[in-house]
Amino acid sequence: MADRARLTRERVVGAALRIVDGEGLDGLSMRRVAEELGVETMALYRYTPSKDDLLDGLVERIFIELEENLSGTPFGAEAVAGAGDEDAPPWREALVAVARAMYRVALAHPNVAPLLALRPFTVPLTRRPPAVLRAHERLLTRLERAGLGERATLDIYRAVISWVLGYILFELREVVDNPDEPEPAFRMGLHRLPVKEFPRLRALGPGLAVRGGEEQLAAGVTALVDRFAPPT
Amino acid sequence: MADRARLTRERVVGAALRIVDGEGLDGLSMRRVAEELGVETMALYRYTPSKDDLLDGLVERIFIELEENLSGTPFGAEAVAGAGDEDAPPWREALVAVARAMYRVALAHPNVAPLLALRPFTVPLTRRPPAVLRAHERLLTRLERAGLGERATLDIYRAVISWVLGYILFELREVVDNPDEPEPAFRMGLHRLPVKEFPRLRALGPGLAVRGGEEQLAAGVTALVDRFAPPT
DNA sequence: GGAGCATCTTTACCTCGTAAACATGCTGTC
DNA sequence: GACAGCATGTTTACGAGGTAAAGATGCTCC
Repeated sequence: MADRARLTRERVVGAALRIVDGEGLDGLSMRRVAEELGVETMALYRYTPSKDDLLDGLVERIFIELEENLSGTPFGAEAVAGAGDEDAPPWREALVAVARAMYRVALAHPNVAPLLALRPFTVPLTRRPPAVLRAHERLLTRLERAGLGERATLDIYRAVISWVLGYILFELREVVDNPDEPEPAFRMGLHRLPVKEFPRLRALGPGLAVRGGEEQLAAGVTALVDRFAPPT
Repeated sequence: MADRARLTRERVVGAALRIVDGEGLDGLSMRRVAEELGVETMALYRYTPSKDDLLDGLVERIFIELEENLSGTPFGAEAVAGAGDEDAPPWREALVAVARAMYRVALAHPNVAPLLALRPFTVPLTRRPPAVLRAHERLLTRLERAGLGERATLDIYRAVISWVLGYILFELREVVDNPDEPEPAFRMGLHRLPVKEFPRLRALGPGLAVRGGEEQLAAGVTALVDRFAPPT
């Protein structure tokens, strides 16, 4: 990991991301990041004012990956940036596409996902990383372009973000109790649940461990949008 | 805070909850809890094996409050526990009622809410606190009682939990940048956003800080349920 | 060639979680 | 009533982690 190349914020965040991806959030410490870069701990502080800031750097990375995933598609930022083209894709499709992309990016970095939920508790909206703000701005722009009123815009904005976030968190929740066990039910530790008290949990068993996947996510987005969009 | 009464797990968790409610999650340390109870730090370890366990204790408290909120109403556990009564309330109403109750309880302890999202990443499903498992069991029971197939049961289970969780997190995200500022826009720090880059965020401004409230939460639940329930 | 700055290192402090050994007083037994 | 044994809380101590402050080192530009 020692690299004679100069330190940069990118490299620091990159090292942090590698560590979190590989060892989980608990494995992330300033000392560990420094080691990964072959540098003394305090050197990092020239590129990030604090560990909290570094965490935001991780979140930003996720959103940058999101942008990369969408750019080039008809749902990328350009489609928004370009003046009010009439040939912009239908906004519902765009919302679904963004939700799907977010899902993929988050599942690609499952250990970072908790931060998507956590950081907003600490960091006020207007202080969130630029890439995050850009995502919000794009979403709002699309809704406004669609001719939705302010009320509907805010409702759908809230609904879509809530749904995507909650869905991702739910998909990533831990269900494996004993990783060495091949039998799904034992693997989940279902035998630990008293049958008397938890018959359904046991009956549904491994079905609880199955992911919903992108399709269900998409279905939810459209259901919510249809509910909160005005009944044109 | 020194209290000559004997220590118990309830008292330890209770003290932790007071601290988190009052000072935030960051204010919670084993030493601080001990101080709150007028006791030495290590005394706590006779009642909780670790701080992580204590965090789960906080989550459990939330779910116990949830149960208290619902008990007595037609949506409480009894309605589920009683054998297949035909007079059980319509299951959709029950889901909405549970969602609303969860919302109220979570907003009553905003500082604990992050744990609702976080703990499941660490604690495997079958090791979650009993009150949490009971909530899952009740939900699954209701869906099964409604005659939904396994597939629909799992889909709705996932959808409702995801939505409620995501919605709560979204409602509780920080939007205040400068608490001392009375003017809403400045209070949010909107002036910090470049107009060129973030016109919508600025235009919608304080509308972004407005809560969706219980009604929107309920609307989302029904929208999702209708979408994922079979088209009877 | 030397002043001055950017970059990284050294030291050190404080907070935390928690292991291990210890003190203390109550319980129940004979 | 004395004492063994245990439950309850305390003392001490270690190691990990975030980060402040001052120091070393070498490159840039006059």
